[in-house]
Amino acid sequence: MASMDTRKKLIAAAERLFDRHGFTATGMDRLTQAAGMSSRTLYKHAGSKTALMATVLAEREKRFMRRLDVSSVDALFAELEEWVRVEGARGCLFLRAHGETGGETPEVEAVVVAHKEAFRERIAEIVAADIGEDAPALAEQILVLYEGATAAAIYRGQEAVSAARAAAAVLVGRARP
Amino acid sequence: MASMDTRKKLIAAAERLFDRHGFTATGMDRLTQAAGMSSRTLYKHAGSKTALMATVLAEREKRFMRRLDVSSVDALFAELEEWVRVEGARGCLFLRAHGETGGETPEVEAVVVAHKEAFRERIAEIVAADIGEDAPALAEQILVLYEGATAAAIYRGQEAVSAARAAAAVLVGRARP
DNA sequence: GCCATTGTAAAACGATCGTTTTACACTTCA
DNA sequence: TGAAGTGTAAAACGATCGTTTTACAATGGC
Repeated sequence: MASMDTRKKLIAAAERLFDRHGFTATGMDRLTQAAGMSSRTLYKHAGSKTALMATVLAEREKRFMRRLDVSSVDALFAELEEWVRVEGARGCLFLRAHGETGGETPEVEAVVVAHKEAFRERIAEIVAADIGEDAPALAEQILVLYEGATAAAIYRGQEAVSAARAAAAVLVGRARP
Repeated sequence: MASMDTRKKLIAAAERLFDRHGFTATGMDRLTQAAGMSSRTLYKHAGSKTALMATVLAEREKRFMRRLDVSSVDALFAELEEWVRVEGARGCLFLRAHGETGGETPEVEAVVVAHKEAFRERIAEIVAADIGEDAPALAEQILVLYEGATAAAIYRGQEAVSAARAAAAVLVGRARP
């Protein structure tokens, strides 16, 4: 089925442009060109620009969450190092979408909120698996370190991730019975 | 001089709209209305939208840096708590500007880079003042915690700042001779 | 062999973008 | 008194926005 290739090409091109140049700054003509398809085909698959944004974020959520299938905090940050190495560091695309839309676009906002909630729960699970018990306060600290590494890596690169990883090791070590 | 009031009103209105709705999504007509002036006056003072963005960021940098006039890491996060309480949490406006423009607008990029470098140096000074010696690795961790608190507060609120503050206390305590 | 389906190329839609212009009113100080 | 400066209101600029339409070609399953 060629429509699956078309859809994949479209989402990949859209994610790349949204991530590298911003959502609002990326025009649909630029998108059709990058995706190698006519605007008619693009709109048949995407529906609208807003829907495309939501779809891109939903697909990214899957790809991101797949990376979070770990059972220790150190492995969590090792995965983030890998992510930054492979994809570069341009900040959390979900928070960027939230910021660009002012949180006023329901289709986008729903995906962002769902992602952040799933992300938070996954962090709590990883922390619990690592130290052998629930530790909500520690989980919140690890979440902050993760967000901080993601944001700071924009201008500090891998050094930010390494620092977060080292700090997390100290905090987890202290909490382990 | 009335032009100073006009300028202040313009920058205040622009900062508010850019922060709440995003830079690109904020149109100039919306700005003229919010600032209570004609587009002719606005352009006489601002020059262009890009220049206005750079000016807004430069003014925010001053206001932000004034808040960082502290000599302990705990006071640093206490100030951030106050900032979030007063101004709310919509993420770092500098990183958001960088993201929306893809880092491709030199006027904006210059202010962002200058701010982040000044911010990093100030953190290093505060950490050094706190523990009595230079500690670049610890400073990087505190910077990551600060960025993380700023980002996570968007969806976690003050809890993110409290967590960052607690984590920072542990890391600084460990480093203190 | 035919008719959905799925695609392309390109013009055109009205709306809105950032910006400039036109025309006019109010100060303020020489 | 009058010129310079600073402001407003509103129309208009060309460009670009997201989206739809028109006209037509290639494909593949019944």
